[in-house]
Amino acid sequence: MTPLERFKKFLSSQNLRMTDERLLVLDEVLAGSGHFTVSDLIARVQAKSESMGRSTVYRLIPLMLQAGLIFEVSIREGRGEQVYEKSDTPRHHDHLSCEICGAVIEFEEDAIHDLEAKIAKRHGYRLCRHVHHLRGICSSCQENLITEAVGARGGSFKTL
Amino acid sequence: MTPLERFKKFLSSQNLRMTDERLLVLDEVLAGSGHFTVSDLIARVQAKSESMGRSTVYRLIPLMLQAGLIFEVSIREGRGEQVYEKSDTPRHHDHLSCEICGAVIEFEEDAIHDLEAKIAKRHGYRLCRHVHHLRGICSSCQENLITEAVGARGGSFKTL
DNA sequence: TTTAATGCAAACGATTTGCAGCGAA
DNA sequence: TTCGCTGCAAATCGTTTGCATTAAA
Repeated sequence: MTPLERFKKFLSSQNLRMTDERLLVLDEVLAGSGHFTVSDLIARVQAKSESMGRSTVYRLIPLMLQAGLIFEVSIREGRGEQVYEKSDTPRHHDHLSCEICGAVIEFEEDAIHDLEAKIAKRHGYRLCRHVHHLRGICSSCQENLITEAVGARGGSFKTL
Repeated sequence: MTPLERFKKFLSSQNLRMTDERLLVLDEVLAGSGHFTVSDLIARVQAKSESMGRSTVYRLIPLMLQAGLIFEVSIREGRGEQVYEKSDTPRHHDHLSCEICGAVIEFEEDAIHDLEAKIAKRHGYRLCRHVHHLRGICSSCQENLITEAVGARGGSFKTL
C-alpha cells in the first residue's frame, strides 16, 4: 500500500475528504527528501499552485501525523519552527554535539541499537524510531576552557 | 563554588551587573526542582516581587544558559514553550514512548551509558548530558491496531 | 559618571481560528 | 444536499525589542 493510498484510507475512515489541495501537499511531502518545515512546504506547494492558503497546509499537518505519514523531529532549529520528517526516511538520529560550539558528529553503534531493541521488547513495544543525542564539549572547546582566564564556563559543565 | 558565585563570576567576566532582580530569579531557579518554563518562572518570581517584568526574566535566560546554570530540554511540550532544566539536576533522559497513545516509560541501562561514554571518548568529547528517546507502539496500541477494521495507521509505522 | 538593566508596550514569527463561500461525497 | 474544506484576515501565544528611566560599578 502506497503512502497515498494509506492516507486516503485514513481520511475515509475518519469521514474526511480528499481534495486537490491535500493531494498537492501530500505529493510535495512525499517528493521531498527527509526533513521539512511548514514554511518550506508552503513555499514548495505555492510554487506549483499560487492560490494555496497557508492554513490549508497547517491544517493538514495533524492529519498527516495521525495517519503516520510524517512525524515531528524533536529538535527545533533555534527558536524557530517545528521540523517534520517523512515517516519512510531512514532513521539516523544518533549524534554527539558540542554544547559550546555546536559541532555535530553523527555516529552509529550497533551495540546500542541491539540494546534499544532489547529494551523495547522487554516493555512490549514495537520500536519505530529513536532519537539519541549525546552532548558534551568537543576537544578544541575543552582546550579553550583551560586557556581562558575566566574559567566560569568550564566549571559549570558537569561530566557524566 | 556555588552556582550563585559562579554566576556572579560569569557576570563580571562579561562586564555585566548583578541586580536584585537577577538575584531573585536565580534564587527561584535554584530553589525549583528540575524542569521549568519561562512563564512558570515568571509566575513564581512575580509571586515574590509583583513588579518584576517579563522581559527581565526572558533576558536572563540566555545569560544563565551561557553561564551553564541551566540548559534547554530538547522536547517542547506540545506547541508550547521551551522547557529548561537546572544544570545540577540528575540527567535521566532515557525514555521509551508510544507514538499513538503517548505513554512514556523511563528506563536506565548501564550498558548504554557505558557505550555512550566510549563513543564520546573516541571523538574526544567530554560528555555533559544525553537525550535518548525510543519511540514505538506500546503493546495495548498494537492490539488496537490489529483489531481496528481500518488498519490505516498500523501499516504506516515502520519497525526498526 | 558611565552605561548596563529595568518595565512597559509594541513588534515579531509561528501557528490557530472564525467565517462566508465552495465543493467532495 | 450535506457538511467538511478553502482562503483570508484576525487572533493567539511565546518571545524579542525599542525606549525612556533607573541604578550598579
